[in-house]
Amino acid sequence: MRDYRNKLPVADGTMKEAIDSFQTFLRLRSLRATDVREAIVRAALACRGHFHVEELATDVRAGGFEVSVATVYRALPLLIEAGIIQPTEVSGEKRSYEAVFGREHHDHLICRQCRRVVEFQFEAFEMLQREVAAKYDFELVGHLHELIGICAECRRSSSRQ
Amino acid sequence: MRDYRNKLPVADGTMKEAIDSFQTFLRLRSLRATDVREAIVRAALACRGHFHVEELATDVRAGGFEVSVATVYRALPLLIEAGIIQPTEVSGEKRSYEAVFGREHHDHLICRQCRRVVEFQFEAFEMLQREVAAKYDFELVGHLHELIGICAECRRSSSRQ
DNA sequence: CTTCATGCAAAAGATTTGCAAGTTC
DNA sequence: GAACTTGCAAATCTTTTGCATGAAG
Repeated sequence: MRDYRNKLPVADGTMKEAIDSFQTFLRLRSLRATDVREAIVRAALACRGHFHVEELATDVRAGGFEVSVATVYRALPLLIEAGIIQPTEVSGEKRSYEAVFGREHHDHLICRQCRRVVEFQFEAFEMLQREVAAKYDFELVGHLHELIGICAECRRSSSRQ
Repeated sequence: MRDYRNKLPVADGTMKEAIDSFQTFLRLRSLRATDVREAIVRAALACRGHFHVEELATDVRAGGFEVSVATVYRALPLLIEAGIIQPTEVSGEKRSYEAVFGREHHDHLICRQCRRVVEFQFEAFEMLQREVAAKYDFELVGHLHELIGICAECRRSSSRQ
């Protein structure tokens, strides 16, 4: 019984590009391009929004590949380094990840009550971040930016009580 | 053998205010103001920078209070809700916290290699964040903002190889 | 045919929980 | 005295690791 609500149809072109890019990454490191690793990349890219390790393993299996969690755990750092996924911490929650390959950069606005996640883009943030990094003489490689709030709906339902 | 490098002398006034504020919080919830909880608050406030649960427990003991980790774990959500501390995730690291009571708000710039943390303040970020929240009709209650980079020193040492 | 990948089960860590005994209000 | 806290140990959950076997280059 798989839940397709959080699955995303990925354009063939993008998928191929991602797999290619991942295989190149593996070759450069003298690592093996295996079916299981490819299946993990596919499953990760097909995820809409954030996913946990266990969910990723389940998705890979739903795609017809046997895989142990250990293998998924071992693959994660590779996918991250290859730029396929990114860790996305949400304070006080289980560790989660999201696909980034071929997607536009965005940050998150999270409702503390219902956990709904809104993605937003705001170039001004990026510019300011580069400024801050430059000021302290850091080479910027990434960032984690999450706004925590209470969405309109949750505000309404809690004031109703 | 306690390491004082990461300890911070806290002004008596601030400490008293924090304890008072915490006790008020407890009373409002019909929870008990115990010595152990007060000791945990004191230890947390005395921490400079980020700390892990185990370190907090050690500090409480160093202050002369016996405490089990279980109790510290049980106290953490209270300290967070009372606004004494805040969770501060660093991607791929152990969960950590930092004291916020009576301190100026800041965000973090973290070196991916040496893990050094630089705190920065930039009012422009706060303004933009309020704008984003307003745009999506969220009531903003907090945020997590970390820039990940490589500091000048680490860049120098890695280019040397 | 060498090196790397995988599954499994065990290990290691982190966090939570049930319960009996002790405290706070 | 009732309700809440605590320590302890056990239970859970997450992530890592050793080792024997199987696959990739």
